[in-house]
Amino acid sequence: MSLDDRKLEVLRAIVEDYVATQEPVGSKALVERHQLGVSPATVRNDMAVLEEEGYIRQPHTSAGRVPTDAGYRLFVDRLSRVKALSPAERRAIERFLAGAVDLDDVVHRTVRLLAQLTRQVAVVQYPSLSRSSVRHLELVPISTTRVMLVMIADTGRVEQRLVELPAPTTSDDVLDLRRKVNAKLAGQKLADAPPLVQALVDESAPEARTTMACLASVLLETLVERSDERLALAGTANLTRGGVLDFQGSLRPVLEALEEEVILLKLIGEVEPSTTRVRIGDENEIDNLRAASVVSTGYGPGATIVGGLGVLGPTRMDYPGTIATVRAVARYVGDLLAQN
Amino acid sequence: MSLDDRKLEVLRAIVEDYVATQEPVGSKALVERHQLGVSPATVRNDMAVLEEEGYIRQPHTSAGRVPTDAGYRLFVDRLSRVKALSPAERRAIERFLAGAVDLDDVVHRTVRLLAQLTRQVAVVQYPSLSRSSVRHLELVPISTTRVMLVMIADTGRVEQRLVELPAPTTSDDVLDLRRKVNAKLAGQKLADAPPLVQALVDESAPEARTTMACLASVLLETLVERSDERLALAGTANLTRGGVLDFQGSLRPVLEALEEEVILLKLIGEVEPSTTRVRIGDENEIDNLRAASVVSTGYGPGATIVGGLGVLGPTRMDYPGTIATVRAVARYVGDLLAQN
DNA sequence: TCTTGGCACTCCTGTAAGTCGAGTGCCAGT
DNA sequence: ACTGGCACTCGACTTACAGGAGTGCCAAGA
Repeated sequence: MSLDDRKLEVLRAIVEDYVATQEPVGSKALVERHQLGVSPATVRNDMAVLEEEGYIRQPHTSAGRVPTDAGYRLFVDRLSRVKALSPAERRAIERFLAGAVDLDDVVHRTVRLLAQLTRQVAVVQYPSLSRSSVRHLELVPISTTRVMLVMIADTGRVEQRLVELPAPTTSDDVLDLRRKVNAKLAGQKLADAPPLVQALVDESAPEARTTMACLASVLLETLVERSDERLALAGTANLTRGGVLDFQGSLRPVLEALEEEVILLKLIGEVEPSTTRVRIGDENEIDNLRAASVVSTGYGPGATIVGGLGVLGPTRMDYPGTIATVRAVARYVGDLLAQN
Repeated sequence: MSLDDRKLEVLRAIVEDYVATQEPVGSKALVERHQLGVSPATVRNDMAVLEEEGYIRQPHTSAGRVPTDAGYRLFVDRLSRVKALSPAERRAIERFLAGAVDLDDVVHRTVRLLAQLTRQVAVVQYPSLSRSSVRHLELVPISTTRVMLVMIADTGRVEQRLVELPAPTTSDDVLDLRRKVNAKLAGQKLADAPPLVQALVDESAPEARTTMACLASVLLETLVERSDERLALAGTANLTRGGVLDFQGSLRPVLEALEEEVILLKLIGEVEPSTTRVRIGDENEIDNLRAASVVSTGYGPGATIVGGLGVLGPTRMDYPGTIATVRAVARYVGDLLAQN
C-alpha cells in the first residue's frame, strides 16, 4: 500500500514533534498541535500503517510513536525543505570567519562555529593534500645530516618533516636540492607527485642519488601517504545535551569513534561535488555510530572541493536546520579560501 | 587530636578499596580485606575520628565511608609510595615512542600512550615556544605582496604564518629580509625576542621600514603571544568508564573544560622543575573540574623543561599508578627530545 | 586508656501490589 | 472513508514492607 499525502503529513508531524520534545508523540497531541483536519482515531489508523511500513515504532505498547531511521530518511528526502538561515546566523558566520589570519585559524574557527550553530559535534577536514598543488618546497638545513622539509600547498596548508640525510651535506648542496625539487614539483598536483619524485631520483647524478632517494622517500611519505590525515573537532560537550537518552544510554562508543581520525575521515572526507550527504543511524557503516547521524558536505574555492566538513549528532536531530547550517558554513569557508 | 598510625592505615585501606570497588567501604569489609589486627568496632571508632577531621564521609547514614578530597590529598602526600612500572609497561612506552618521526608524531604518540596506560584523559602540551630558541626563520614568497613566515625552533616545533606585505616586494628583498631576521634572531631564546624584533625595525633603512614593521608585528604575534597555544588531547572516551557515577552525574562540564585550550594550558602548562603536581577535586581552580583530579608534570631534554603533560580523571583514581606512569612517560619523552 | 562484643537504630535496596493515565486497537455508526 | 466510543495494555509513580549493611554507643574486659 502506498502512503497518501495525509500519512506523509502525519509522519512529518511526528518527526517534528519528537525532535522538539524528545518524547514519544501520541495521536491526540498530534491533532492538537498540527492542523491535520481529522480526528485522533484517523491519525491512529495512519500511524498503524506507518508503523507497518517501518517508518515509526512504539517504544512500548502504550506509548506514543517515535520515528525509525527509515522514518527520518523519508522525512529528509521528501518531507522537509531546507530552512533559510536567519540574518543573525549569517552575520554570526561572517563575523566569526572574518578575522581568520591563517589556514589553521580558518579551520579552527570553522569547526567551533559549526559546533556552536548546530549545537552538535563538528568536524572539519583540512584541505586535502591529494586535491592540492605544490606551491613551494623549502629545505632548511638543521645540521650537516638533517634537513627540515617544508611543503606549502596552494590551499595554504603547510606540512613539514625532518629528513635524516645518509651523508653530510653542505648548505650549497641543500640549495641545489631545493632548486631541483622545486623545478620538478612546484605547481604540480600532489596526486601526480609520485612519478615526478621518482624521476627526480632517476635524473640525479650518481653521487647525489642516495641523498635524493632519501629525500624522495620522505616526500612521498609526507605528501601522499599521510596526506589527508588532519582534521579538527569541536563540540563534544554537545553530546551530553538531551541527557543519556540519545545514543542509547552510552556516549562511550561515540566518543571512541570520534578519537579515530580514520573513522572521521571516512565520514567527512568522502564527498561528492555539491551534495550534502546525510547518514542516519544504521546507514553508518561504523558500528559505534549506529545511534548517530552525520551531515557532511564538501567545501572549497569556487566549485572545486578541497575537503569535507560536517556535524555528528543524535538521529533525533533537526535535519533541515542542520543541513542548512552545514551548507552555509561550507560555502562561506569556500569563499574565504577563494580569496587567497 | 592527631591521627595515629593505625588511623592513617585505615584511611589508606579505605582509599585503596574505594578506588578498586567504587563502592563505599564499611568497617567489616575493611578488617576482612586488610590485616589491621583489630576488630570492626575499633575501626569504626577510627572512622568516626577520620570523618570528624574531614578525610572521609558517608554518602548516607548507613552506608560505608568514602574518601573526601582532603582524604585523597593526605593519601597522596603521606600514605602512598609511587609504584614501580612493570617491565611490560616500560616496554610498551619504548616501543610506542620509538617509531616517532617528527615532533608532531612524538606528541600524538605520547598523548595516545598516556591515555591508554592510565585509562584516563591525556593532555600533552607542545614544547612551549617561550622556553625554546629560534633555530631558523624562513621567508617563502607566495606572491609579490605575500610571504609565508616559517619558524623552526630548537625543540623541533614549527610555526608558520602568512604575512601580508604593505608594498610589492621582490624576491631579492625577501632574501635580504630573511638574512637580517636570521642574523638577529637565530639562536636566541624566544622569550628574549621582543626587544630584538624592535631593534630590527629601528635598524632597517627608512624605505624598508614599513615592510619590516609589518613582518615584525606578525613575528611578535606568532612567536610570543600565540606561543604556548598548542596541545594534544586523547582518551576522552575513558571519561565514561565507571558509568555516570564519577563526575557527579554529568560529563558535560568536564567535556566543556576539555574544549577550552586556555583551561588545559593552565592545568598542564604551569609546571615547576622536577615536580609532579596533583590537583584533587576542589583544588582545581576551574569550577567545571571540581569533580576531577589532574596529575601533571613537566618534560624536556635533560633537566630543562620545555612543556607539560598530564592526565585528568575522576578524583577516585589510582594515584600511585597514575603518578608513576605520568612521570615515566615524561622522562621517556624528554630523552627522545634530547636525542634531536 | 584502649579495645571489643553486643545491640538498637538508621536508611538504602529490592520486591510486590495498587492506582493512574496516556495511548492504543477495534468496531459500529455515519 | 472518517469518527466516536470503549475496553485494554502497560509503563510510571506511589505505598508498604522485609531484608540487610553499616553505624553509634555503651558497658565490660585487657
